[in-house]
Amino acid sequence: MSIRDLARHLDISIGTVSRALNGKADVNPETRERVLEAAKRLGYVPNQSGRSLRQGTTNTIGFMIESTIETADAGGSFFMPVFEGVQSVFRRHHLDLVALLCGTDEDPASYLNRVVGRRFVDGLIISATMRHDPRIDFLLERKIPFVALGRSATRGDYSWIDLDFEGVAATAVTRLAGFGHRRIAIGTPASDLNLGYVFLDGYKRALAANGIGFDPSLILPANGNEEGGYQVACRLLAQEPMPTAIILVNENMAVGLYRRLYEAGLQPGRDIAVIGFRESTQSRFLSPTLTCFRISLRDLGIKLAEAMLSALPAFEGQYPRETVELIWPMQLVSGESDRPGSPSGLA
Amino acid sequence: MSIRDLARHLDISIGTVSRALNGKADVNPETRERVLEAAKRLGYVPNQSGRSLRQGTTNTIGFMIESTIETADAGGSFFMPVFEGVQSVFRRHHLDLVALLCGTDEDPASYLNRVVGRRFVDGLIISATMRHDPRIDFLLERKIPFVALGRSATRGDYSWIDLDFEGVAATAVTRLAGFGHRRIAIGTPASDLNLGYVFLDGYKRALAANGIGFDPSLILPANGNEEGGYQVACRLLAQEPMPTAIILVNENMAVGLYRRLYEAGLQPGRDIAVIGFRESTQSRFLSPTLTCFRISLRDLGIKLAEAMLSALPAFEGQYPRETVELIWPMQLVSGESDRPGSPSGLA
DNA sequence: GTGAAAGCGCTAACAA
DNA sequence: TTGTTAGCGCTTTCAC
Repeated sequence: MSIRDLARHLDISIGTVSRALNGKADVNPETRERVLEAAKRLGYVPNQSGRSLRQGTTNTIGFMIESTIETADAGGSFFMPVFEGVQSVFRRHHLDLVALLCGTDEDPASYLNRVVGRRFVDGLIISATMRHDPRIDFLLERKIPFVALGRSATRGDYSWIDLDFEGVAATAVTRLAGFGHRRIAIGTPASDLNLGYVFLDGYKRALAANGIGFDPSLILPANGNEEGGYQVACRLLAQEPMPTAIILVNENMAVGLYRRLYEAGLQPGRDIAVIGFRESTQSRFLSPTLTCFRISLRDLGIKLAEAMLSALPAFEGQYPRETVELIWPMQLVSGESDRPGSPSGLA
Repeated sequence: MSIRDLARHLDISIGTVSRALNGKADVNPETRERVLEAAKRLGYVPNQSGRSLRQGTTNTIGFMIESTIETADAGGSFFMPVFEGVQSVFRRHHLDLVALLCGTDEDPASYLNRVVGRRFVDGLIISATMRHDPRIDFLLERKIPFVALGRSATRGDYSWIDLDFEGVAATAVTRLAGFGHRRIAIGTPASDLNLGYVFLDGYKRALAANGIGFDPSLILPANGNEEGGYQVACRLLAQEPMPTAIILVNENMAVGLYRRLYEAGLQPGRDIAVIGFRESTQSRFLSPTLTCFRISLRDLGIKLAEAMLSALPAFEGQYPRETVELIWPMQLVSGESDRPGSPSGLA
């Protein structure tokens, strides 16, 4: 069922059918009615390849996520709500969102090259930005509209939105210092992810602001998943003297950390102060409740979508060209894990 | 940079360039070499719309996931490893996988209609099958190659792969009955998801096989997330007498259930027997350890991909046409949560 | 307000 | 072995 079939069926030219379907002004209202009715009845949907070839746009935005060891199990729970937010904006503009899954065994840069070269999407959202990220250079050079979820040391005129890692670090360190802690460890990503550097910087500055010296041995790199959190706890327990507090920069670590602490007979809040990263469905059900940071991932997705639209030439009218550089605030959710109190449930 | 530009640059015809790039036999090795070299050097990648329009295929497979309340946070951790497996197979055949995200506010059927009508993908993998699933009828009618992740009461000649819910039910019930339990509750999905029906059937049969009467009040429907698990626990606690065992059919429920039990001063394994569903990174770190079922999601993805290839006419040579109807086994992982023993950590 | 026709980038059939 | 050309489905200009 092509536009030609539809035109033949209605006994009018395919040009008129096209104009009717695309809401052009110069078409008889009666004719338009007939066309729309027939299209609906016959289930006609325009072939995207045909449209794309002609118009040079696909009306599709790609959201590239890599399924690395970091994101394989865990990342999904982060991205899904973000997608949902992105999509709620795109739908209003008849844009479709597809998740582009770069597999573990494929080079992100060459994957990107293929996707872009094929003209598969009109724009891209990239995530898991690296400190030095060749994807950014590539996209800038090819003049592909894109937005980065995450900052990078790679400079240029592009929009990015990132979580407020330094704010989290500052708030957490200051809070713990206020409770009297001096040996505050951090669990950071083991990879070259830019967020690790940003978080570390914030941590160092916050230490200084609170008059606490920096001790490199308190930095505990690990994978950003439950297993990594477990390992962080192991390394904590091995230190002499043991740090009295730990801040995590990944939401999945807390579960593993808790587990290891329990195995050692230690309780968060009583024996060691724990501040987790993002509040998640998991963390909400930990005992004792986890002190962590709240963020609306859906709203983040909405902002990402708007930044994307501002980068798309086709939407210049509705979303004026603008470079967004936004640090997304996170809000402290006070729990029982970082100070003595009345932990629930567990004896 | 189109094929025309490339041809002009090399001063040969675009037909020859096309053949060289597509590995056709009838092209001078020397010419091919020149073409490939130039294409690489100039960063030429064929425009997918042009190819698709001409060939009628897109070399892209869509994996449709709905971001419902069930999957919003939780589903990601299930799907990511599956994607990874699917992709590992597709890559060998130069197929790309895209995740098609049907938003909460969009009707899955009309979303599907749009995707299919536009000829966006050559084939589809659908998930979260409903007991009566209009998507299946639609795809069968339009003769779109597809594979369903999940069974459905909707019949027809199509491939599906599903988890072994009845096997899980049988194993869990039999195991609990062996430990002496008679009042065994189940936490099932609140929606019309087909897996709920399959699981319930298996549960009933297993009860009968173990000489236990069926009591409808032991069926506790809830959302398949942590919150749902919490609610299941609340309803358990409210029953008089309280069931002595609970089987969950969703991996995310266990965390919330544990939480509520702790709040009530009850411990899995000691005060109530708990069998979770899928072993996950979360569940692995619960205390006491959760008795649950292991599955390789990556292998599941590989099988899905192979079933998809068997449904694609273009791959008839390598993957003969075949209808796969496969129930994927899950393997019991014995933990401390379903019987008295030596629970770790918690007093 | 409508029809005719060009052409987006590509592949495949055919001609040379 | 290579060049030429038709045409995939669509939108858009240009006549009418």
